[in-house]
Amino acid sequence: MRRGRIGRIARHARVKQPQPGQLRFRFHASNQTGSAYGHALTQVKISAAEAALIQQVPCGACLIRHRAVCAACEADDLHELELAKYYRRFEPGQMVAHAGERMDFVGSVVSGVAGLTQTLEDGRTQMVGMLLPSDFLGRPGRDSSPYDVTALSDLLLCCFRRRPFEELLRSRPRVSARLLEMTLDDLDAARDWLLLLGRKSARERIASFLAVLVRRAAMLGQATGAGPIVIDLPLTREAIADYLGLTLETVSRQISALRREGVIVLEGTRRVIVPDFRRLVTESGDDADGGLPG
Amino acid sequence: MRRGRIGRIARHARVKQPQPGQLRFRFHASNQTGSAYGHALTQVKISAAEAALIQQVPCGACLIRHRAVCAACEADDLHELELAKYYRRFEPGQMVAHAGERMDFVGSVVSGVAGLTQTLEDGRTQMVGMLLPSDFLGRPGRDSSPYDVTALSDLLLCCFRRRPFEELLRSRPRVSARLLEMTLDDLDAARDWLLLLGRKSARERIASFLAVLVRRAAMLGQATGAGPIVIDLPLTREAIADYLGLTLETVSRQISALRREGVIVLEGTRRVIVPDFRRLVTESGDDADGGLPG
DNA sequence: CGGGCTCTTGATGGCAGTCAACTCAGGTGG
DNA sequence: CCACCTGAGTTGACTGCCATCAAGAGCCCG
Repeated sequence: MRRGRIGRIARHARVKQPQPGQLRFRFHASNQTGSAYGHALTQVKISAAEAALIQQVPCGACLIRHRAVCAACEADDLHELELAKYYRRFEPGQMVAHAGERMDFVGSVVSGVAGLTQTLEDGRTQMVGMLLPSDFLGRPGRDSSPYDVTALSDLLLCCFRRRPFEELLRSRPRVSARLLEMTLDDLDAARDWLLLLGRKSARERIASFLAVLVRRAAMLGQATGAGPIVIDLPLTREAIADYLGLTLETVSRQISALRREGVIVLEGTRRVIVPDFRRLVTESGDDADGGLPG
Repeated sequence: MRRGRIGRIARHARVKQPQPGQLRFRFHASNQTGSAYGHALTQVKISAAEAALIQQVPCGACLIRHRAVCAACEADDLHELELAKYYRRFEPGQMVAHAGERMDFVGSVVSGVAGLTQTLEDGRTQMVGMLLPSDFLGRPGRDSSPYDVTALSDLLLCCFRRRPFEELLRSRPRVSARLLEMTLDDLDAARDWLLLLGRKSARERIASFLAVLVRRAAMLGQATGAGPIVIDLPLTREAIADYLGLTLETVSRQISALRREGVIVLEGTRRVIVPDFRRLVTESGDDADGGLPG
């Protein structure tokens, strides 16, 4: 047995099922949009009245409109989507779906981060997917998720019931093609991750991870272009460790090492400043520039 | 730096481009299936005239007809496919495509094994995909492969030029849907592999790998059902190591260990007999039965 | 101030990587 | 026929990276 600890399962599990009523503050602190479904799920003492007020953004004004599956929809189709879609909101640590259990919806991440996780019997866990805004969640043609799906931060999903969505795929070839394209991209990303998990050192993994976050932030238009880049880690050290196939101690040590050597600057524990993106990429072990000129 | 050696690159590279005509004996030695494909495959030193003669099996009689992308084609469509398809054959170690270079065809593996490989600058390599019969190769909508594609054994591909195939996808929604389904399966498989590379011990990796081969052999109808299962490893120890994120020495040691303990029986160096599939699965660390009651 | 968490840092040990020698089989050429 | 070569695979000795165990720091919040 190797990597991934057993001793902390209890603690981990505790995180994943937060006490009701305990997290209210965090809602307010970091939540921008609301949703009726979020209410139904999270049940943290929001009144029905409050819940009803949660607005859905019109598709035309949606931040991920041009990156998600729905990017393939014509303006005409948007109206149809508008009627079918519904929002769901999750708190950090909350389960969106359990491995093997029924999951009869699909959706896109509007904001926040979700993680797909696999766990071995003895408790070793590996994150096998990190869904950022515009990423697609769920599998048409299958009624259960093979993975645990967890909200890693405050999470807002734009959902569709699975059956109608499958129908949409059949009737709109362009949506189907878009989903295929996105799935192929996911596959490429997963294969890059295989290289990371199979061959990279702890230090390289951390650097690669940060580089991925920087690139995604750039794609979503949160980038500064040139000069130092600032990103906020949406994950705890433990979640990062699960993603990178390391332990949280090793993650912490390597982040500290990168900080000591000036590759990154930390502001608090979650905010990372990258003075020189190229330097970071060098540390990641990849062959140089993967976009974002820095 | 960690795992994956640099010292043997030269040797590795040599293997990947074998001398023409050199491999004849091994072809004969390791080929059991007497199918038309097996035959066509084992040819070495074919003249141009011979090459032209390579017979194409009619789609209706194709062994992978019901598992590959083309499974979604109606009987009517087969005729059209028949006209567009062409076979390509590769020897073990031969490159099918180089990372980053132009690749203007897609195809299905008819027989043999192909590997997708990623390599870091310093020579560490990781196999990120193993294509067995009926698996799809290539990416519609992109004109180069991001990975090296190598024949790991004698390999027969059923190919289509990329443009016409993309047209086929547009005109036949069922084929498109089939490709989406296959891609989603690939993604799931890649995610299982992430768990393996991120969290499993060397021993568990070997056992998992063997279990995968057993299941695939069963799917392709080469399985015995109950009783001891016999599989022939289509990969060298080095290729297995590249796939499992280990070194070839570790692969060798763990295979020996499993043999010593009776989990497997070796016949020569490439043939593996599995007396008790359930035992193997236990060693793989996965939560029990993933099909094939054994 | 005390109780949880998250995160950091230190000490130690184990698994797999590294280096190296050897076996074995097939193929080649004298 | 035998010496020799080459490439695949096995095994042993040693090393090093990262997991493990442990303690403490920093922070939020009640």
